[in-house]
Amino acid sequence: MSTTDLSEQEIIRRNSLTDLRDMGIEPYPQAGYEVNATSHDIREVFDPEKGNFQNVSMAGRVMSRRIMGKASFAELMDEKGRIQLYFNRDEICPGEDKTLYNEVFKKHLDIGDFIGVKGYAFVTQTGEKSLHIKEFTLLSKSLRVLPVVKEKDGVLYDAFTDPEQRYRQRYVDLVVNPQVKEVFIKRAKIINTMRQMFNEQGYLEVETPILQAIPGGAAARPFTTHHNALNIPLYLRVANELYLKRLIVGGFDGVYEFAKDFRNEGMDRTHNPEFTVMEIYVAYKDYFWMMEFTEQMLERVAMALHGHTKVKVGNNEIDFKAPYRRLTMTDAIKERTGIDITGMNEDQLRKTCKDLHVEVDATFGKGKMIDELFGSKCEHYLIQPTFITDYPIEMSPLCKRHRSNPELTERFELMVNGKELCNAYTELNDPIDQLGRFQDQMKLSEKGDDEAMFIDLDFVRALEYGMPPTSGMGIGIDRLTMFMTGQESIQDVLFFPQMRPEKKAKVDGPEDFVNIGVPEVWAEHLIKAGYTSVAKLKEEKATQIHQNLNGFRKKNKLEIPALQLNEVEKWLNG
RNA sequence: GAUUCAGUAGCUCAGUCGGUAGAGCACAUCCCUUUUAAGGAUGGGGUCCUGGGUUCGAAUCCCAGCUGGAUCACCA
Repeated sequence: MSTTDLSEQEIIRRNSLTDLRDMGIEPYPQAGYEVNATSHDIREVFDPEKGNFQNVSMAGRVMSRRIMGKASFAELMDEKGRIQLYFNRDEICPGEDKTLYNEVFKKHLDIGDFIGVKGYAFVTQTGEKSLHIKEFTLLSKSLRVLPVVKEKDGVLYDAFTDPEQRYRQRYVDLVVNPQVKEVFIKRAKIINTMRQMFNEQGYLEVETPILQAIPGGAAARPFTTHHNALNIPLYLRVANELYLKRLIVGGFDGVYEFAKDFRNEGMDRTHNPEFTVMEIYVAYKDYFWMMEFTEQMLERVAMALHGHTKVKVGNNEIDFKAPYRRLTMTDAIKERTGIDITGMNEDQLRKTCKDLHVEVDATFGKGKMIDELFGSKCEHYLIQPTFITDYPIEMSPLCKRHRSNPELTERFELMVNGKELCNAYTELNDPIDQLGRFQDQMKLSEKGDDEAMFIDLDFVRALEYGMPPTSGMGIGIDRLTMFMTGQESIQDVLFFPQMRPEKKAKVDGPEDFVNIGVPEVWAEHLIKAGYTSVAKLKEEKATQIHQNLNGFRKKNKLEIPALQLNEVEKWLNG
């Protein structure tokens, strides 16, 4: 990077770097720094009566400075928060040489720099617990200017708020917006609470392939990649269900995985192309058992996080206290529309959808129409946690047929705040039925349903060896985190949400064109003719550029010689 | 994908009717013996997202593009 690209403040900081080195101070020292207290300790544990924390060594980032003659205050931020530091010139520099205070501290230390400090805790005249500094060490210099966010009585001043910058430069967001950190600490706590519960039951945490030759387990469009050595296409998994069930076949009675899944579909407030799902499979259980397990799990997560079960999401207060309401899909539709779809055939359903202004097309089978009905008429009304049960067989190819109605499956989804949170089955373990269902999916696919599942014959083979009765459940960790922390956008529960890559529209000057061999008389005209950068010029064919430029010369009656094609070719190859 | 809003200093934002680009914080210089959004004074800092167009003149009006947000559509 040339210095011309830098702002004034960045140049000043780089100059400080040189000055510090000239003084014999290394701005990026190798040695570690002993830390024996955190800002939290001073704020909460330090007690002036007890006289503790009198020999403290701390490290962190300088977040503000107030210099008043020979005395200064600064704020140090470590992982636990901020603590005020007091510097006195004659204590930092006991002898005649006041360079360390006047030059190093006052001139060459900036907001954002990491320093280490040693001193003792005390209370200032205004009553703030602070650290009286006896010596300080520069640990790492910051060359970019952090946004300075100030806060008084809970009101933020000059907050760093632009979503694009916050997501692209999450490191800055985390430094200056402490509440952002909290969301991610809670996210970790959610996962740890679940893991702890599963481990207590003796279930095994496993890892299964992300690169799959057949992307199975969910109806979704996968990302495609290619393996060079095998010379085959591979897909990024859309689900891990089929692998976890293979492990149940193999003899594990309870397996779970916190898995990154990938779906090549739209992005919005609740969808990111890569997202985290927890899937768990337990042998000898059915979906009734799984409902109880799920509600207990969520209640426990809420308690671990908040100490109670009520959570505010947008304008709604959601109570995760078990048990949750159970409602069959048909009853849900009946409740909202007054229409009982029990026993309807495809034509009757199509007419019902039409009457209710639910859009369906010819590729839709029975199951998908029922799903549309539910999706548009019921889903967003289900605010409090509700188990929707007994889905049509057509849309649940991995789920066991309902014990009392062969058109339905033993499946539930947990709806919260109008959104799907969990999905669970009494798993299909009849290999012949499974193969048939896969074949039905093929037919749907041929009919034009581009989400229909592929046939995984190895999975069928595994079932043929025998899988015990099993219930499985999947839960979206990102959405769960959104609910549990009250965030309304998935981007706020992912450290690095997917963004379009940053690109600067590069505009070159005439000298850049001269560098690749363009005559000076032409360089400026090239830019006017629309070739605003060398890269843009090189994207085009020499013949086309040649014609365009000579056309430009003629049109503008330029008093310069016409170009030859071989000249243009030289620029492109140069 | 559609609609819509936005993009101005390191950050947060003003910018009237089209007429020399502004504030606060941050930064620099000087002064200053414990301050709390926090000392005081002075000063520097701009590709007004990019490219075209209209105009004597564009941050401002028009067109196209880029990036992001919101809403909708799609999507488990």
